[in-house]
Amino acid sequence: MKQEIKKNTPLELNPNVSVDCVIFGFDFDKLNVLVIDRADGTSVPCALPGNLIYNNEHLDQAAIRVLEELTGLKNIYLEQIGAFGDPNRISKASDQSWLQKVRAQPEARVITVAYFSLVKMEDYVPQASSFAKSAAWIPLNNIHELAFDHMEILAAAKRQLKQMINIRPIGFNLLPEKFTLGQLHKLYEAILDKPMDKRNFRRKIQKLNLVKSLEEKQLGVPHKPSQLFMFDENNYQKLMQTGFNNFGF
Amino acid sequence: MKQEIKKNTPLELNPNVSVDCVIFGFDFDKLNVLVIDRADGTSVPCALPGNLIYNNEHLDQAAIRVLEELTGLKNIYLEQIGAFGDPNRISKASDQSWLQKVRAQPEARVITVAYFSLVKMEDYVPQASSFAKSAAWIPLNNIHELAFDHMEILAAAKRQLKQMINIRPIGFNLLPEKFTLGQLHKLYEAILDKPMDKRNFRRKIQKLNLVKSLEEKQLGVPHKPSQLFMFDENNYQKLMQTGFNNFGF
DNA sequence: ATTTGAAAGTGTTAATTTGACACAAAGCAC
DNA sequence: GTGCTTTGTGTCAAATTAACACTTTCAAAT
Repeated sequence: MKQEIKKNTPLELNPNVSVDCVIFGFDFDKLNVLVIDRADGTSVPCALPGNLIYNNEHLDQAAIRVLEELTGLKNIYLEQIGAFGDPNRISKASDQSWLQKVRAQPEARVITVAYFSLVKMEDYVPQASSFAKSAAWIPLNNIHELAFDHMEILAAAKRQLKQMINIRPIGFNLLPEKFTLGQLHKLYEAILDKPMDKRNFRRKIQKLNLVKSLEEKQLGVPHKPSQLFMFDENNYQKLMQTGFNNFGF
Repeated sequence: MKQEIKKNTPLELNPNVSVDCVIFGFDFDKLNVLVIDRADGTSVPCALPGNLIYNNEHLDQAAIRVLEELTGLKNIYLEQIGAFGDPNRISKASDQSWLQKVRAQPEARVITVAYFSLVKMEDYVPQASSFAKSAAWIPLNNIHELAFDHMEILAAAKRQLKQMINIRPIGFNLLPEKFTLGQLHKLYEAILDKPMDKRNFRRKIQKLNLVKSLEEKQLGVPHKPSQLFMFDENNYQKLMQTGFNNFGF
């Protein structure tokens, strides 16, 4: 485990620190997560997009870079979840043999720093990159096995998302620019994982003044078309400046 | 820092990952933080207790160990704040020259994982260890300079403490077993950094059933003696089991 | 043309919670 | 006993929450 650490060398991977990203998307019905397939013929569980950092790179920057390299997603705002540092977090046989192939020092002890983000699924149609075989959206509730300790990371991401949405109305990142209150309602139910009364939800969300109604309705839906709404960035900024911090339900 | 605990793998420091601890205490008036003095004759700013991790050690465990080595505090429950990974987080000249003395590879890039905890000040009377010159309680509001990026870490710890107390009644960790409602009240004001109405505070805290009144009063105070209270662990557990999650003010 | 299915949209009421506010009681020190 | 300091207590108006059901509008199927 000897290392030649040269700080000024530009692109040198740090063998001890990686980043992993939990990217949530919403398909108007349930939450999905972006995972990459490490398949190599044998069946090996999927993983969260992640990789080692460079030595001269900010952690946050590394997460952005790695995410782009593995999925093509650019300029995503990532929020840190935390560090995962069990010395045995890479102990499954399938993980170790996979690492043999892709890493210079597969035996090094790696701690990982996890990030999460919320993206509009419409903005991203998965497409393979050079490194991973493919990235794909998988419904959160169908994910039962992942590489390394990624199930743990995913659980932490869910917890944090649930908590965060009561503090900042981050949910809007998961919806297209124009959305209906019904979609927003379903999103909150998906994140908080509990049913919520429709009328009470609407009343509350409208009183916050975070959405502005457009002069436009849904088209082509086989039922009464909904009014369309947009997130009101201006009012959000104003609210935050007054120290407001409870968007909770 | 002299331990002969050898497992199969020899104890080897990981040059790239450290842990730092923010330990809060409450002196019935304001919050304090435990810092270690790195003084070496020249004047060098204090630091949070922290050090490199061992390669075969869980991050959480490393934080517990380092805290004990540097301050003597044992068996403290530490909660993770997050990872700090600016590649230039160790750029001040005073920090670098200090590292020359205490580290084998002072030029390595180090990311740090920060933890925080709340302790009863009565439980801990600072006493020097072999490594640091001394550890001391410093009023939070008097801390204006720290080594490395420790001011940033401290700010994050404050934010997290403020947030956390609305989700779990962690404040009780900062008080002695028996305390008065006045003390608890002051604690909340210190953490949330805002004045709170006395009667409303008492009403709310009592309705939560988290404190049970003892048949005992303060002695020797030069004013009307207060009823003493204890944290009601039982009711807390019950509340948590029903999924309760709002202890907020 | 009519029916059907599916989601949108809408208001009231009772219960609970919040915020604002002021004064008497109890102990110690002098 | 006077003065100082902190404890301890209740009410009311305003705001917020939770519970609850039916009509409207469209497309698709018949």
